[in-house]
Amino acid sequence: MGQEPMNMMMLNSKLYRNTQGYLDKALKKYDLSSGSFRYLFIMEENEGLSQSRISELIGHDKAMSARTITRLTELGYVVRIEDQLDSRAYKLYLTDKARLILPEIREEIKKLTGLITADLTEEEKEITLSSLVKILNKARELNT
Amino acid sequence: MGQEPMNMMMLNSKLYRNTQGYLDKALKKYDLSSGSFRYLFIMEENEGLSQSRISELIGHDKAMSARTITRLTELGYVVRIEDQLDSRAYKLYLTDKARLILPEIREEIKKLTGLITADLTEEEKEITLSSLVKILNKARELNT
DNA sequence: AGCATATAGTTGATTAGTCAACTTTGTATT
DNA sequence: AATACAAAGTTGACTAATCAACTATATGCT
Repeated sequence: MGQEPMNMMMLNSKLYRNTQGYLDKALKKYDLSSGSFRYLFIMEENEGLSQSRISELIGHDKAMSARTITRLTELGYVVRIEDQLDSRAYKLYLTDKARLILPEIREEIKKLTGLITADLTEEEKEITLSSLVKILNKARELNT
Repeated sequence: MGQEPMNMMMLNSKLYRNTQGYLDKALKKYDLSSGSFRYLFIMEENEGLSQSRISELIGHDKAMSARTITRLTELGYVVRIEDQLDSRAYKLYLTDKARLILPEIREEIKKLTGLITADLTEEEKEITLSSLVKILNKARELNT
């Protein structure tokens, strides 16, 4: 097997696509995807978020969030309630159907994270995680 | 600014999209993108590769490679020569136009890599890089 | 009050990428 | 030599994501 010289960004893009594909398969039985499940996690911890706020938190643009949330409501995982104080906005809430499956999904994520980091020591995991946070902060600066 | 708890995969996906967007802008003046420039790098070091071989090396499926390479030939960066020994296959070669811009592109990549890793020590960079390689190898196993 | 500007959300166009079906050609087996 | 199977490349359908344009409502300023 040949190799191209690896730098941080090539690694990142390969890793992204590999894990995304796996997650999509694992979440298919809930009709969720690697992109959509995180909305549920965030709504679980924050009742009544608006779409624009959740877009910020997830790091998607508002168009993506609108489409994802529409899909999640169609699937019965999320309800949109009109905001009494701002008639442009929705407040987002999880349904019981969503709360029921969230623990299973969390397990799937934990399982995948465990699988791909199996060859790392605890120290390597910590350093990698904190380095990625630093890198991400720099990367975000680029796009502003 | 609120934060969701970060795990490896969420970081990775955010990082992927942030760096991709930046690179796309940086490479736009060559009509290249974050996905296509790597084909040029690989062809530079490997004369006469087939599309299926380059797909393996890059980690894209052959459909993606076919489309990308078609575009690169339209742009005049790559030529497809029919393989004398296997009439199904092409052999791929860089043009002079491509060789001319490759050093500049390499600089762009180096610049971006430098920017996003600016807050890391040398040790952190090394550990992060080698950990990501380990993670990627595990992730690849998942999809086979 | 009236106007300008900002914000919430939606929609359409475009891009990167994957998967599956297909055509053509090569390889292996009998 | 015939048949079967594998491999190279293309095409079409689909998903995730972004950007830009738009509508409707809020907010701030004079």
